[in-house]
Amino acid sequence: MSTYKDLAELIFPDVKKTIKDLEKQYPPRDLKEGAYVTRFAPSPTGFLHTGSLFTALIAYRFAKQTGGVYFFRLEDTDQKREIKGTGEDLVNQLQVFGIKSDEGYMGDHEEGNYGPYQQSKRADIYKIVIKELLKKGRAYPCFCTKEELDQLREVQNANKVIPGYYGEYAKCRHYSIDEQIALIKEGKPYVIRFKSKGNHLNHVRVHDEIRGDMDLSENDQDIVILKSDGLPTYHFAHLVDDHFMRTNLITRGEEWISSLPIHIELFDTMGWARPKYAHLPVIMVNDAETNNRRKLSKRKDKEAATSYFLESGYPIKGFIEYLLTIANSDFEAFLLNNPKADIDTFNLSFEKFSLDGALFDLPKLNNISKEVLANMDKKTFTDQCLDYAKKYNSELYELINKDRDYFESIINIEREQEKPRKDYEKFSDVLPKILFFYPDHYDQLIKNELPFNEFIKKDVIIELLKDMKENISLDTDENTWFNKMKEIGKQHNFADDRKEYKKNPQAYNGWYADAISILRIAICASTQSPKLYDVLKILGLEEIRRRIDSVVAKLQG
RNA sequence: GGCCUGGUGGAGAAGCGGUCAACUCACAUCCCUUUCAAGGAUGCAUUCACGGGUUCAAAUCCCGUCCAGGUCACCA
Repeated sequence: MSTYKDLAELIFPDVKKTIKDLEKQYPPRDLKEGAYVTRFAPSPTGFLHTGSLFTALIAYRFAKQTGGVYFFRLEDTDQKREIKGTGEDLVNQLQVFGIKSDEGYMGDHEEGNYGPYQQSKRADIYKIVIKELLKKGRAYPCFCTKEELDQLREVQNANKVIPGYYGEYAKCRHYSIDEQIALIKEGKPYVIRFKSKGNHLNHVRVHDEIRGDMDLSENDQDIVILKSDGLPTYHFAHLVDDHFMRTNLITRGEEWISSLPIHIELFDTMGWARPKYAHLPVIMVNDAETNNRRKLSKRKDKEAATSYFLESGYPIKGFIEYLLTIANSDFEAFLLNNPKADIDTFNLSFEKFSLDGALFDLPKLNNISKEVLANMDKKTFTDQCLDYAKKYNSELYELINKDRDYFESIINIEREQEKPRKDYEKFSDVLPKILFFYPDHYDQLIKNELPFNEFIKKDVIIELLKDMKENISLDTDENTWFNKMKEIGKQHNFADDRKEYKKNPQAYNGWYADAISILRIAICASTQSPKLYDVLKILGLEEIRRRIDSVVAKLQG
């Protein structure tokens, strides 16, 4: 008669270390009461998903605000789905959004005393734990093939019983140790399953930090913990890694709620303290076809990739603020009440999390982003705009670099004041709006049809512009300048009083707004611009006269 | 289908048994204005998915129904 120990030795003859050794190697962290150890643990299967960034952000902030530790762990146990290089990308992209790990997998190296932080490098650790489970008779080898498992599921479905590998259906669980040993010696491939003692008719009460107490059915599935490739499944890796990395707050998407009973049973049978759990709502989007909400989809939604927001030129702070708005409903109020405050001083709370996933709302993001851009000082704005342009907009990049001071004076119009101008939603809006400031581009722009009011005679426009050219002065303050323009307009029969004009429009060529508009079009090649006075100041008298001449020539030509 | 989790205006939401259901965004109208971006004012849920109960009183408590999402892998 063989024993569990014999089985364990047969399967893992080389494993000499024990759980005790691991406990010594990875001691509890010396942190102050209430400090959270959190982690972000993605699989290297693609770009950084917006939902992942959200999850990472929450984990990061809870660690930071409690004086804890936030680390990055790479869950690369699924070799089939892995895409080379994406692990490193994930780390870098997170950093772009300001999420920097205290320890963990860093892309090209690792930092910290609780590693390795790459699951594929932790095989030995998992085996130590499994060997002890084997010895205790709480794990066993399963020789069932994929086909057998499929068939089992079919039968179960047909008989309307709960599908899965459990109880009487767990064929390999009922082999004697000798039978198991014989099969292994035969060379039959196998996985290791956990032997559950649960009964799904019983309930476990589990506390979720966000959702409160949940009553869930006990797990009774003999889940596989070690795959045939020698790597653990998620459930087992979560148990071992988060225990020995001393994670005490698990933040993850709500799709994990249904496997919570498995994790609970695992922690309980090991006699390890259960970590706290916070299951986060998932960011949703409205599906145009079904008109139902669904998770942001990698394939269907451009907003699913965080890179989309970078390419579009959203400022990082704006994007993060939007995410925090979704996370905690009182964040917006905080922003409103403390417009100057550093957003890092805002503390996330579990109570303020909403339970169902927010619909991704681009208009809201735009609004927040616009606010953020408007409130940046010119230096910050220029730095970040340059960052953006360097990667995504070479024309803009060259323009800024050619003369940074000039660029700064342009984007500084009506900036750095109580109610700053809000005309940029994202950095990609900048180029088209400032192009006309640059003489070369201006010359290109006026080759197009200029949008003068068609009811005003060409001759009137020409004469007005000539007069303005001769008499314009920028030495005065805005008010004086403006009155002067009005006066010039009046001499060309543009009413200097709105009401007067409204009473008898036929008697005039237009009113002063029309006159100013003609100047604006001549200078900016557009009916719209920031404050004309500021624009003129930046361009300087010489350039203004040159522009007027060009336009007059064009009109006469 | 079983089991879990949700459901307050177009979106995010506050509210946790007691006057008109906060606030932000969007939208609409008006005002202001040399254009635009803004700014100011007002409007936008006669009602909190629906039906029933409990109560003097319910968005708030209870029951049922419906709807939506999640999950039932050697994926995470």
